[in-house]
Amino acid sequence: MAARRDEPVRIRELRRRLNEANFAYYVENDPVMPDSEYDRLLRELEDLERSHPELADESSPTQRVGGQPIAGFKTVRHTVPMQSVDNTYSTAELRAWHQRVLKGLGAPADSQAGHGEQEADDLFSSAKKQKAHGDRIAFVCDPKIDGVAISLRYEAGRLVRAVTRGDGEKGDDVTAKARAIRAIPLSLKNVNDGPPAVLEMRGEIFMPNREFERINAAKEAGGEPPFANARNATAGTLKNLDPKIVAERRLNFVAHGRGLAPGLDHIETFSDFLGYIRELGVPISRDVERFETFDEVVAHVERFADQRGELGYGVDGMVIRVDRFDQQDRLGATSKAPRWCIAYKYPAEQGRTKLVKVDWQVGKGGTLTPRATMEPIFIAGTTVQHATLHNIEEIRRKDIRIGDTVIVEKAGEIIPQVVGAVEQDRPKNARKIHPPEKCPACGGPVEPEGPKLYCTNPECPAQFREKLKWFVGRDQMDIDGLGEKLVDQLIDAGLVEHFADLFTLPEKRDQLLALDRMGEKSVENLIAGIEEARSRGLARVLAGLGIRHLGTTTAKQLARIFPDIDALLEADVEQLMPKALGRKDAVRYGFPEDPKDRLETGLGRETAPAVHAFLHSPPGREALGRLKRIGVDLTSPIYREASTKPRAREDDSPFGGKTIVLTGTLERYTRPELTERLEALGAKVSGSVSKKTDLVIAGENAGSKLEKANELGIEVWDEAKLRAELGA
DNA sequence: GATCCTCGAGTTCC
DNA sequence: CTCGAGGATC
Repeated sequence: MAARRDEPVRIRELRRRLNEANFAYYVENDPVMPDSEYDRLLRELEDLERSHPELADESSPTQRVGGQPIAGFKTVRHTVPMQSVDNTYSTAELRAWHQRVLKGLGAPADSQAGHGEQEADDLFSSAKKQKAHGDRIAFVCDPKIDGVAISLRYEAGRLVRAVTRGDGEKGDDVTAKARAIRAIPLSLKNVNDGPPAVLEMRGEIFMPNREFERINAAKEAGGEPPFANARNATAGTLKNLDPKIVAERRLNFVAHGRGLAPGLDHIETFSDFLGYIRELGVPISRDVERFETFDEVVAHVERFADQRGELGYGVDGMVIRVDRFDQQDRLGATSKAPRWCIAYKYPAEQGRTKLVKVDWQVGKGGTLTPRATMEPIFIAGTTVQHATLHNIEEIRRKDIRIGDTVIVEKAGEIIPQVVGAVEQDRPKNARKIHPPEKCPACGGPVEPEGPKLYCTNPECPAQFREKLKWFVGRDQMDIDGLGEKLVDQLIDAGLVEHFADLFTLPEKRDQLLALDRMGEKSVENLIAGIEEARSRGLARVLAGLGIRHLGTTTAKQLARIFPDIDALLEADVEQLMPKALGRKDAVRYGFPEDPKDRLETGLGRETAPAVHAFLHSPPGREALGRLKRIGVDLTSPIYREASTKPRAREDDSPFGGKTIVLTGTLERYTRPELTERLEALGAKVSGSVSKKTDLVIAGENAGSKLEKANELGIEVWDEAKLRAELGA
């Protein structure tokens, strides 16, 4: 049949027309066919492809909803971390950022106090200054769409992977869902020499307002709870395991950033990059604009505030970037966000409601924080009932009283904040808020410290409850299957009185099964999670204990200096803070004179005493002792690795496996140098002398440690003996 | 002593 | 996510 021979041609034509329709709709914002027509063509293509399996192509428009729903999510590491962007909330802050950019690029500051006639014409003067410097700085403005950030990877022009931002390092693999979104091209268009071998881009998946309303209407009609806002609806849709549902809900996408993009060195600016990917058929925002001067940027940002309501999708700010990539590279990034990029956030939505009561919450460190309960109010997509009032000074400054009508807004569109009270509306019976005289949880003594209040009872049960929740948390021991609710249950059931008790739970299956909502499966998970947490290592345990000033990062630093908890316990305060020591003290403790040469890490003068005090306090000693006895790993893996390699030499080195303490001033070595060297020979260098010490190396002016070594009958070498043994 | 950066702490909702 | 304060740097 003649028609049959033409079918392959028709398939190619249909694919082309459908792709063009998507391009016209999403990239050019100029639809060429109605949805009904699109669906009709798509069905025709499906039929034809069924009878021609030999022409299958994973980039065909029919392959957007591929195969069966996948189970769960795979976590994937980003090839280039997805950093977040710093926020500003006023044009003054925006200009301050501009100044930092100018400074960072070595351009002259754009001072307000201009010179005579230049002052009259800002545009002229800044342009002239930049020109004079030969280093113009142009900016690109892009509306900040309120959606879900995503990273797309194309290989040889084909979409191979889509990953959510996640924590910036790792995200969820949502490739199947991204394929179901028509705005995301499955294959890039051919331009010039064809698409690059690898191209990664970042963008935003979002839901237009009309679609959001349509879905919510349908949900409500079906008796289901509606989504709170368009962003939640987007995130919820992407979490849905069935790509068909994703396809039904018309999500949209625009690209707004570059990921891994090798071989594109000829593209020197962000605006050119956007132009390039648009040619490849990738949608970008139609509101992207480039400006040569910062005054134009500010004017644009202000002007756009009025337009954002009419866009048909949620925009909560404007992202401003330095256009040239070489300038971006020169500016670099802080650990959190790039310095060449800033977001201006439009003012938060506000609302008024009545303050019903104020409770004082006990934090994990004993802080007492006033927490407001208000009559529920709907702001920026969610119903708000609670907000923190921070501390008593804040309450006085804003003069907030119970019964007041208060103004509430969401900081960064997320966390509710009480801005202030409406004084005219104050009822006669409004009551002042008083700080508690006793801890509301344990009745213990309350002490102020600065504007904050603390419950000083070390055994306050509420404090322990919070500490335990912290201990099991993700950045600490990361115990899978143990959330806040379960912590409450465990404490209420009397199953856990100390951190260490968690590790006895695997032996208490029956009692776990007796808990509310705990079945076989949950208990299995919990036990597996606990067993896994045993070997998290020193840093996470330290961070988990909830010691004041000691968080994740500082705990890691400590674990880098000390191989295990015993070494840490043996150190005195000064040894914890090599960098903060004065010259004299540094020399006394055997550190190099110049702080720069001292250990990279270490605590400061506030943190070191706090940590030291905790470690040697009765509760601290007890907690650590119990953890150790129950078999929790209190060593640092970095050290284990570092000291296993050179182990080969252990046997022929007099230092192998020995625990060595250095004291006094050595002539030929700095302490870190010697520590490193001895460790390389398989020794463990520890901070102070105990009966576990094998050898003490004493320099000039050795003090108490030498005395103690003599007391305990430990071998002591002087520097000459050390040099002889080291063969140097 | 001042300034900039980083880290810790507290916090809401679903 | 933001704030405040600790810590580093000049």
